[in-house]
Amino acid sequence: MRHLADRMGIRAPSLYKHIESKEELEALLIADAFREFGQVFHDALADGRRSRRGAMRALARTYRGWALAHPHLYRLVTGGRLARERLPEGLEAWAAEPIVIAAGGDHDRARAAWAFAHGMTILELDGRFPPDANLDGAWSAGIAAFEG
Amino acid sequence: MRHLADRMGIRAPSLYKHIESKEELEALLIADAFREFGQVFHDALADGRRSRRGAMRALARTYRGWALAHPHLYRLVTGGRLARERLPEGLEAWAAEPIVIAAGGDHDRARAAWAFAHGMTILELDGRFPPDANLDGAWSAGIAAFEG
DNA sequence: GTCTATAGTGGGATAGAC
DNA sequence: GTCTATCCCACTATAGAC
Repeated sequence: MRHLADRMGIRAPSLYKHIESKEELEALLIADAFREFGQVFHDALADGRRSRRGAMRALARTYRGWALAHPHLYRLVTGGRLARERLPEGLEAWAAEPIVIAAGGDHDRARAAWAFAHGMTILELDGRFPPDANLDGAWSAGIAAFEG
Repeated sequence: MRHLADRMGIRAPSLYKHIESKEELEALLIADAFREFGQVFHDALADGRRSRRGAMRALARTYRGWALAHPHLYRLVTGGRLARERLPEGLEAWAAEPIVIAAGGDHDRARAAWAFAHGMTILELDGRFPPDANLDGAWSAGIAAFEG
């Protein structure tokens, strides 16, 4: 909260005239992130269907790109417990919809594909792969597995 | 450190007569975890090769089971930066070896399969799947994708 | 190898003046 | 809507007596 206030050019206690708690602030940031990510994710699905490379590949590229462009926000959105009671109803499901569509409506396959993408992403952000690992290759291997 | 000392029936500062820092203690716990997990993971590979259900399925079952049985240790081992310089050389690679073997020596496929397993596991531990999600089904879908 | 006492840091949050 | 002053908490770690 102090770092945020510094960035805004005010003192930390002043933040509490605008938001009720750190948790509420985080929920607002998460909702914004779902809206922004959901939009690019839906756009990627539309693009992927038009090209010959497939929807899964387009979604994976967009997922990874968004996460690497907003690493702290990605961790905030995907790490730890999600305060769903503070989010607009249906927002999370809407943001996730493209992967369900790409999985042909199979929720099990969609969840497996999401787990793969999240695993790749968080392991990359945490620097858990060896320095010589070919991450593009690993992404391609996983995409191929879920396209089949 | 205080909780640990409580459990041991001593005061927190006394811990520092045995270990140099929290980071060293964590590295010792992580090394132990790699040894224990690596053993059951290698055993699972051997079992999986003898049965008709395939090595990937046996490894996935063991991976998930170990993580759910030791959730805090799993988070310690897989979350955040790994202090590799404090670990015995080769230990991490030895623990991971079964998945590389099951992937036919293809490191890209092995990393993709690990990312899937880690993603499923950490999302389950964090309660990120909907309450009505069929996690066994999602695991099966992912295993099928990586067996193919 | 244990203890008490304490240093030092950093975090979220409130009270009350302006 | 901002400020200063402050509270309270949790945490890692050290100093020094026994």
